Amino acid sequence: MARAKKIPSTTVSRLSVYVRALQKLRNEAVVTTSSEKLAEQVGLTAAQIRKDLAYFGQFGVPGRGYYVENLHNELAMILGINRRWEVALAGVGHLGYALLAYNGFKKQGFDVVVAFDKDPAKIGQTWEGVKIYDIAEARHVLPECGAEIGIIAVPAASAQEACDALVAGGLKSILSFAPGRIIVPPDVTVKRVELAMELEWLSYYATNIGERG
Amino acid sequence: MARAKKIPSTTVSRLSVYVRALQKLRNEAVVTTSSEKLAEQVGLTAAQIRKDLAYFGQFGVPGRGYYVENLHNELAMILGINRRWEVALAGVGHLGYALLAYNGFKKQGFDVVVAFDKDPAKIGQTWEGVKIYDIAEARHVLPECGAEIGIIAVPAASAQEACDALVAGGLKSILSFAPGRIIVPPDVTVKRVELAMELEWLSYYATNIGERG
DNA sequence: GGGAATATGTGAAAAAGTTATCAAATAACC
DNA sequence: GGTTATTTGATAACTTTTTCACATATTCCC
Repeated sequence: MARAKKIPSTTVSRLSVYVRALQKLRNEAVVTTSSEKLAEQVGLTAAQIRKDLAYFGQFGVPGRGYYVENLHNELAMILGINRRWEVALAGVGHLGYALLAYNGFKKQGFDVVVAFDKDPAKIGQTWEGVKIYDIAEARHVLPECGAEIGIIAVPAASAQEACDALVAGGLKSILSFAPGRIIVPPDVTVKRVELAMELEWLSYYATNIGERG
Repeated sequence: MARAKKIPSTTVSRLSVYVRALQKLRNEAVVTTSSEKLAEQVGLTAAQIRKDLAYFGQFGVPGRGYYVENLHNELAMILGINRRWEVALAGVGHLGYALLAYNGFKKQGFDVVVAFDKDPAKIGQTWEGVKIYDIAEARHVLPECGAEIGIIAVPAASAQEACDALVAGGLKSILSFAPGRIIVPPDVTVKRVELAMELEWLSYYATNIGERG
């Protein structure tokens, strides 16, 4: 992989959007598409799409466009989703359970294979086919189960502790639903999703009508 | 509100971060802080924070910094979160139920007051104190219950239908957890959170180690 | 009250990201 | 096989966002 330039994080996010759009086209047995049509489909500009793809190589055919299946495969490979990922879940409260049972993850190749919690009443149980361990055991359990991605769905107050446990177990990629900053070693990537924050964003635009471009 | 310039969406998102940080400081009875200290706390640069605040006015005291409580109140007012918001939820599956039971929303002043679903087995029931109506009834139910923000937690295939129903009920601000684009009238704001997409982002960085700035 | 220290707010510079433009490449058609 | 119509990929122009740097304002202390 001889890519030199660093890729904007916004481009990576849009890659997911393209993959989703291409999946849809493939299901509809569409063979080719174009940056113009894709742009229309996902609500971006054609130039944006071509620019994004250009970071990674040349996938199109001038005069013709892109072969749906080919481009889908290429992008899936770039994103690293042409495989199955095993996921560890920390926190089996309401949100954690919802994530455990969420079909959208499995459909995209992300499989929760192990869960952790602090609650003795939950430890040892099996939910949705996933066994729940004591979070304190993560450092021992994780290396044996192959999970590479962690999801933190514990209350903010326990988030750092949960994260430390996952990192101690060897995870380097973590998706956190807990509000607030989490400190991790430099080789660990944390992506945060703060649900209340998304609502606050809406609140802002609802309060200040018309401020949006 | 005599703001002329339009505010970057990234700035609005960071406002939420600042509010959260200030809440924490307030709980710790800290009276003043500075852009430098806040920056350290949230993991941004001091200049960034000052620039963000500058869009909205002058809140600091040169030589002293910011009064925690004052700045918190100002930002909460700007974000429109110095009040209670009533929220309508579409889709009471696993994810929907988790959101219904999620404390983080209520703590920040977002209260789910009504829910909708298509499943006859759920319609008419009351979960977590919230009554579930037929989504088809949204246009009649919503105007009576005062909800201003909608959350879509239905499968992708029903997302457009659910959104249409919420919009028909008068909602202008919608948070969608469904993958894919949703078409709405221009005066309706949709914020999307795609959980699988966040994992794909992690997958990318896990696959292409060291590509991150 | 005056002087030193501190931290803001802002304008200018730099960096990053997006959009527009166009030459080059390919396909479709006659 | 040559001509026309498409559509890419790349470069350039533009816009937005972030960082830098410093004059200005305020506090604190003597």
